[in-house]
Amino acid sequence: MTKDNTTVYAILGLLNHQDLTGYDIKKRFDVSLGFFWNASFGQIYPTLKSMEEAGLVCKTEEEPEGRARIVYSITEAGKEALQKWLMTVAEKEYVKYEILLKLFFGSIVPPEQNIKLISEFKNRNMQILNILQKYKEELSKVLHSDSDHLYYYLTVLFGEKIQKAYSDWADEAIKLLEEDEKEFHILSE
Amino acid sequence: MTKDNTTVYAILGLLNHQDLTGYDIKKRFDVSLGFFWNASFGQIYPTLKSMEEAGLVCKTEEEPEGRARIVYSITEAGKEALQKWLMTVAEKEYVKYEILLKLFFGSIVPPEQNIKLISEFKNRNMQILNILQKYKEELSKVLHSDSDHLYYYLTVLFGEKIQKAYSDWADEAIKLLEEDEKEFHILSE
DNA sequence: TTTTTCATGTAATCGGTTACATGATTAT
DNA sequence: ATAATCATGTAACCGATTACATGAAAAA
Repeated sequence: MTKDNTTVYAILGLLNHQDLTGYDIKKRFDVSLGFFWNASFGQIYPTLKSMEEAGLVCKTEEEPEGRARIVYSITEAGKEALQKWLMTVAEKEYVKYEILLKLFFGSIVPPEQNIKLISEFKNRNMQILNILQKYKEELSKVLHSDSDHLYYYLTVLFGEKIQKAYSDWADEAIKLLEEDEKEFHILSE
Repeated sequence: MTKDNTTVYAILGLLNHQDLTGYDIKKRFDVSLGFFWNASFGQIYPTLKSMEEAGLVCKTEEEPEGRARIVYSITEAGKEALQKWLMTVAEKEYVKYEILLKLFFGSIVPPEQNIKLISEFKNRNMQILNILQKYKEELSKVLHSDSDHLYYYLTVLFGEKIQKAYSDWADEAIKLLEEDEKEFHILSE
């Protein structure tokens, strides 16, 4: 079991709150951690298996009259591992922006293409900003009802700031490209 | 040869400008594309090999009296592939923020630890902001001397906006955590 | 003379996605 | 009746990193 697989700690963090099935965990990744972390079923199930082997979690197979499911719980060793991880500095953020790669080489395609690229980027991200702002509003109402809420709020605040920066940039970038296009037209008249 | 490996297009974009060795390409990734894309030697050399097999690039082995090196050039097929890729919409940006993962679970460690986490994040990113702002200044001086410069400028502008958003967030987050800490002290008196 | 930079490559491994297989339960 | 959701898992593959091996040339 690799000690430095961050997804292990993400799962531990979720299980520290409550017992969950692999399917539940996937859902949490999608809806709560989605904008800064994610994981697929093909990663979650094998990881849970190796975490169990390492003694970080234990499983309870529920087989009632209804649907069979495997519920995972965090162990004492798991709690210790999580705590220890939380006390270390965070790894450098990992980002890959295909849009910037395309823009970096943008001079060889028509400026309208690059404007289109940025517009699509903006539209997509404005939708995310909308969702984040709704989350933020809801959270600010219950900020003191639970010690976790402030921390959830901080992550949502981060998302909001970033999405706003995306939007600002997109507007400015499009403006600069449009100005450049105009100059080109004047020169070629 | 996989068609959708984005790193292939990153390399094509660089070679479209000028012939380069694998070593040169690595350097470009590190210094010019570093804050939005990257690649390791272990990825670049095998990729170049498969790109050559696919006819996207061709190599010239230079073996003068000096140091032996393999220089790669883009082919017509490579130029077409690059152009085609540039005309399609960009993939969603891929991000992984370990710091947000840690903060999301932050309620189980002392608030000072989370403040430390955010401070380290801010310091690290302020240095990057500094470098980006120097790039930006240099670029703005030569914005119209080359059709590429505006596009380079746009990517640097993006970096600047994001780094500023990081910094803003860090300040606000630390403030909120410090306020929360104070409230806790009042309650526990 | 010693260190850094230039230069190419491979092997092992990791972290992760996609597609597939299977099937029960619940909502429409 | 049908679609969506719940639920678990595997196999193939991909994109990428790390560590290793090797060695010449240039700069300190």
